[in-house]
Amino acid sequence: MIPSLGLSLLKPEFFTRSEITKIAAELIGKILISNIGGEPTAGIIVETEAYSGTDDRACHAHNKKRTPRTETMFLEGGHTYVYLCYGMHHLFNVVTNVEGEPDAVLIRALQPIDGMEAMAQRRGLPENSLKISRGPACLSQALGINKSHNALNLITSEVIQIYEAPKRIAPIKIVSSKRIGVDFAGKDSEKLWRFYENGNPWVSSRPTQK
DNA sequence: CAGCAGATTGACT
DNA sequence: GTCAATCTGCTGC
Repeated sequence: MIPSLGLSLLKPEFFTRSEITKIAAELIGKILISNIGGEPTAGIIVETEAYSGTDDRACHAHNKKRTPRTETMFLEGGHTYVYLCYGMHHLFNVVTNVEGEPDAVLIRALQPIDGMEAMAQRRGLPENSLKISRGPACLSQALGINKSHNALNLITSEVIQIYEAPKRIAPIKIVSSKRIGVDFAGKDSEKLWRFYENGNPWVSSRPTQK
């Protein structure tokens, strides 16, 4: 609970549902908070991607494949899944579905709302830069997330939490597209499993995206 | 603005 | 040994 804002933590039942794309879409607008290294930071989730352990070759745990890395995705929904990509980027995901069903939602972009100074410092950018938390690797670095934050429980953790979305005067528009960087997945790369807030300047965009 | 190469490490074959 | 759910900076138009 954030008393000053009247916001509550998301409940376990939000994460343990099986509708992966529904969860990914509903996460847009929610508040992601980290409290790492004594530097609290927070942002609004504006972009996500869904990955399913069943019927999705783009997922690390496709076909329910268990490896040391993917083991985290088999946890009950509501845990974090952080892994290293391209040898230098930490990508932050939220595990969904019940234990034994390896689904996850990749958080791709945030709109910063608090702790901008700490985020700017971690990124080496000015506080007003749009690049602070636009893109999955950028957002993790801005919040201070690394592999040590893998497999945390979002419900009980003091370090990383996700809160209900605040009320909006003008409802946000959520649109979907193909996922980014998963061309290797063949026909599964065609899935419209990327969701973002339409028109939000913090949403990442790749020149080659379709 | 499009296109491309480099960075850099751990997971997997 | 190969390649990855990426980002940045440089090139050239």
